Amino acid sequence: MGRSPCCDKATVKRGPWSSEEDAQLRCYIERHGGAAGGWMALPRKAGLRRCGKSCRLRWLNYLRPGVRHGGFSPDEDRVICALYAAVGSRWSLIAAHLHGRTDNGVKNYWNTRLKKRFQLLFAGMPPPPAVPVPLPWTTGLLPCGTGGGVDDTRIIGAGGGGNGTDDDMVTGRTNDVVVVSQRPAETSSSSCGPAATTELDEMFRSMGTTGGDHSDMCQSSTEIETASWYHCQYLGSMPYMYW
DNA sequence: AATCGAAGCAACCGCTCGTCA
DNA sequence: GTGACGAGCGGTTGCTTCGAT
Repeated sequence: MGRSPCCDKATVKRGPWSSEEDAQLRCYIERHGGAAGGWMALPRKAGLRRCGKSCRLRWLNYLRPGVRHGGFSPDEDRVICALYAAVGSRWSLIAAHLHGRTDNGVKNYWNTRLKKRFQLLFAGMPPPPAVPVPLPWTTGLLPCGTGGGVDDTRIIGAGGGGNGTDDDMVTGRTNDVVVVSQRPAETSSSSCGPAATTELDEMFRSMGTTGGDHSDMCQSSTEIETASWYHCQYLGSMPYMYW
């Protein structure tokens, strides 16, 4: 007993969207403030011969205001790679931290460009785990003070140009992970502490959130030791080896 | 100028999850 | 508690574009 199809493939149109269809969809959504009544009912109400799923995808990935295409910045590259190392192929989660990017766009960008660079970079290392390693600080962030020649932290994306543009939205905050990269020892002078906290404060401020008390985000060395060093290798070394 | 392969991207497919009756 | 249904997500496919030969 198979699953019933979401729509009748014989009657719905498939393939590339025409400008007329785009206009119809945009008009309907703008007029009703979204997919009123659900995506499944939208095509009929909007007079489109499309599957509801197709309409949703078209809107989210292409028509939705603010969606950006192409031209990924180095900061965005960093965030994508770091978050991929942290959470795996959870594209919607990754895209949520790149202003104006869609999960589909990030996924395509990864598959066509970044993956190759990622693989090249870690050619001599064992492959990343198929399932993300459960980290003890998943409610916080990657701890600072990890060994192996790195002894400082840096929030990925919080630095960079620092000109306050949209590209600076590429912070490391996620629903369950805040990503911090490791800085090589020779380039830093302090360990986890005020500097990192200041960056966090700045990050949360720029995002319009208080961030609350994140003093607990710097884990103890004991907790760090229990974490996967392997994971830290991926998260920690990449931004510096690569960019 | 024609052909071919690689790259990039939009769209589709099928599964899982969440909600609700 | 359970089944139906819609929404969301990630993997995959296929079309288009572009560069090399």
